[in-house]
Amino acid sequence: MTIFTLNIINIIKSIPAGRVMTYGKVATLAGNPKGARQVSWVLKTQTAKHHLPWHRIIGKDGKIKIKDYESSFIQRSLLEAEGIKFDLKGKIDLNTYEWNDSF
DNA sequence: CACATGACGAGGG
DNA sequence: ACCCTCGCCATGT
Repeated sequence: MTIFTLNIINIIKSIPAGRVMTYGKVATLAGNPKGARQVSWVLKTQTAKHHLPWHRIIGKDGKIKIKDYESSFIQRSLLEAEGIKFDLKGKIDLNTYEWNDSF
């Protein structure tokens, strides 16, 4: 576990309900603007152990990035349950929901 | 050390 | 807006 990875975990934990953050944003705040892929790795392998709000991480384009149909459906459901709206393209407005006030 | 993995992202056609 | 290529990073084998 590197400091970078630990930062990613803590940042994800800091995102409040009803707000989201992109992979790249998390990576940047964690110390490496180019480490977006590591964020996806953390979500995939560390969620269970650290109780991470995994559903609050989305792509830079405002869309859900999970390939697995079931999982992506669950993510959308969880976000909608927190009050987030999706447009007909399955995209959400980052200017409205992205969390920036941390760190 | 070489190679594969993953829920990325920017750039170009 | 969609598709493909390439660069990037920590891990696992």
